[in-house]
Amino acid sequence: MDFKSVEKKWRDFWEKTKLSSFDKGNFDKKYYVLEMFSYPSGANLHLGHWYNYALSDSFARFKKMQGYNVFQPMGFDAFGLPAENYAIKTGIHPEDSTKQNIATMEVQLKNMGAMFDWDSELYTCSPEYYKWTQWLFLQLYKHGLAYQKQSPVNWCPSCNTVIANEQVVDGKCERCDTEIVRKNMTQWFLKITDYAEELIKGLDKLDWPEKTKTMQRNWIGRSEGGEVVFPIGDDKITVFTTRADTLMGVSYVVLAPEHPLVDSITTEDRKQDVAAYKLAASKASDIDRLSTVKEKTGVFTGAYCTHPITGKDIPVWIADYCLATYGTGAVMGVPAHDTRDYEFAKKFGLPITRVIRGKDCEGELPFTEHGIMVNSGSFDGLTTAEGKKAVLGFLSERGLGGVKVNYRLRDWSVSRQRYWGAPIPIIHCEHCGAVPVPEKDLPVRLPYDVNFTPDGQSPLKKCDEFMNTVCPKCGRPALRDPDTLDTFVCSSWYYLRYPDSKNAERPFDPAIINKMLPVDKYVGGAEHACMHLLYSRFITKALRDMGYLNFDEPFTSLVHQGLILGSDGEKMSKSKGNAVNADNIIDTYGSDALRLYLMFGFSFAEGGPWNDDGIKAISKFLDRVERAVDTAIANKGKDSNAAQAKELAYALNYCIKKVREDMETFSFNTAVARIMELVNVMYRCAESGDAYFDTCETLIRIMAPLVPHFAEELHERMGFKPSVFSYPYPVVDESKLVKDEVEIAVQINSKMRTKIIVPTSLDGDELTKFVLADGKVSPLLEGCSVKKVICIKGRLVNIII
RNA sequence: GCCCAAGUGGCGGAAUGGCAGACGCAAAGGACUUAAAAUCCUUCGGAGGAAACUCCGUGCCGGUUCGAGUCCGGCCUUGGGCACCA
Repeated sequence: MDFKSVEKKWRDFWEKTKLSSFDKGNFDKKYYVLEMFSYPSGANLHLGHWYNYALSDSFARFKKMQGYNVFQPMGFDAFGLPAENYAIKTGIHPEDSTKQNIATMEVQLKNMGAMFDWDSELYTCSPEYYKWTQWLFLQLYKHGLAYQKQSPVNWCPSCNTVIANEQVVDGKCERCDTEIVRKNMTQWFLKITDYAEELIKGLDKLDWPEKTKTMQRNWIGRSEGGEVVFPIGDDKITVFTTRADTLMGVSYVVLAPEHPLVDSITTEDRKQDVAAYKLAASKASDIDRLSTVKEKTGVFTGAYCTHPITGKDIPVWIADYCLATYGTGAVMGVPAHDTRDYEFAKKFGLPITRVIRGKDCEGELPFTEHGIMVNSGSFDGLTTAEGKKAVLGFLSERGLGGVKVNYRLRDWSVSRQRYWGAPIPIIHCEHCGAVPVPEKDLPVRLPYDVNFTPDGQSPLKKCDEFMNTVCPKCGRPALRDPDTLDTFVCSSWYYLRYPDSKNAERPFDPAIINKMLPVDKYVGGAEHACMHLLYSRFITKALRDMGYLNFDEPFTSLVHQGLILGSDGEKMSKSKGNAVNADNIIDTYGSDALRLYLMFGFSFAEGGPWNDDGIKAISKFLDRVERAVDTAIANKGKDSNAAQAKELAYALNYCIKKVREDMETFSFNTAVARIMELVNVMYRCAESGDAYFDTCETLIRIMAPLVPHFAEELHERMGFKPSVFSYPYPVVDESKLVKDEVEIAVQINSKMRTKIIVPTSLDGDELTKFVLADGKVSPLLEGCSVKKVICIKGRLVNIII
């Protein structure tokens, strides 16, 4: 088949007949299939795009043939760091390079032959889109979900700029090799933590991979415990603990080096050591700081706080194993019952007091299991569970603590000191403070002529034209916020924009999206498990609470695609020279062959190494199907061979049943295997006249979503009116799958001995009798007494002797 | 380091706790052909055996079970994430 002209022919046909457009007047059987939109990076689509988009498209076409009104939009996540870095390097403006990249990718995506609804396309970098990203930020602000606070950033003292984590290599700046320090800056945060509880609870009802849900649960990190207050002068140190029952064993308190109290409590003679330690800590990453193998470090502040129960003096230390971002940024040190505290106390010679013992024996220190309280005065004898309640109850009565649930989840930092993003729609006025830009003034446009070479300031800060404005409240001169929004903000709501993407009046029409959403099937990489996917859930819930939506979750069902590696098993990259060019493949084998190979050669969620022989084989398989179609045309009108017709009917219906199940779960590789099995049977039954033709007709419809151009062509060649996608997806006839006999395995003492054929109808005692009397089985049992027989219908019989 | 996965023939990969290796590639043999390609057919985890068949085998070590690739505990290796790459 001349796939080049065939593919062009059918793409034109689909475009003319509007195959991929969504019927906006009909939500009854809507099906919203969404693939994570892509970043317009390089020039060409790579195999990863094909793997995600083409295979999801096959799923979408499968849904369409099942009678769904399918909505499958496409767009670009167009703001971000790479375009800006590219601009710093080459001088090409991010807007220009991004637009160029988008134009290239659009052409290629259109040539993919996917059912994308191009009328709904969006780019996050267009003012028509980011206007509403800014609107979203303002709504969050108005509802108390956006606030400013000081927060550390990676700072390169040589480039004089903020550096992304990705650009920090071994604690040094990727560009100039200077050691990175952390520096506090005032930044905007979104209060995702307000939704921590609901974000955990909501996971239960989602059809998402279990591992993704587990990752989100752990990321949010709910832990039940309590707060304990250690007074210090007129101030107080509050710690969070999950082991209040060990409170009587506290021998020191540790503050994070960044804790706000550190400077005020440090005694004169300790100031130098503390300052040096703080500097060192500012250079270590959280990952290093939390390492459990690294030797513990810390310094004494010279200060003492008061134990809330005993009133004794407790030394206050700072140590980098305590993070400012977790809990209260302070921990109580109980060396006898916590591994890290134990190491710390050993190293610095702090007292280690046992206050918990095991139920049956004392237990070696550090004893981190639950047990019975000892050395704890009136609490002695209580179990860990009872002790936690009692201690926190005691503290609560005295205003020194109480029960508390803590989350590991932190608020979402959204300020970026960069150019290529959506400007934060806030005006800073000397008199009125941070004032939101009035909605009528949106979008706050990103200026084109900006110097974005790094020199210590946000690029926008150097653009007077942008910065200088008037305060919307008091009318006096004021400055705009010089930062842009994290691109994750742009991508946290794009799925809401698609169904009504040209709406100039509002971000979305609730009447439409309440019917279109949630997304029925969302497909994208697992690397987004804890960020994009969590942010989107948060934004959906926040908008719901503001009254803009009536659903709780954006993505009902989620599937991750794996990664396609180079044929050497390594990640594809230009520098490794193992990248496979999708264009060359399509040119040689056609886009349908590429799709089918990507389906067949990998487990969708796993991905794997590319193999040139694999696509050759698939290409040959398509030729084999084409020959079967020609055989079918030759067979038409001839009498059927009854035996072959029966075999074909069984094979066909088995195939329909399995392919339907497999397509539903994105098990494309096994779906294709079942189709190959059917084709193999057809080759054995090539002389069966009309039965062969009918089987082949159905085969082509089964295959249509997987190889759309190829199937349209053969479907037409067989004499059917296009489009094949206007036909319903084949339905299984269960009656053709009923068999009288089945082969089962016979085990003796759980070892495979033989296989026998038994009537399908037999079960339980009847089956046991049948098997024991079988001519092949009975000789194996001679002289043995049967103790027990385990029957698994249709599978095996295990005889225990 | 922490969280989450994965590890099955020469290779890609299949297997609701129930016949390990479906389907395919590669390889070998055969048919067709002057020949090659294409196509069609057969074999194809390892060891032993003429064969029937037997034994071993799903990263490693243990456990649960009549039965474990699958469940549990402990390791090893690889991959993803760790909050400013998206």
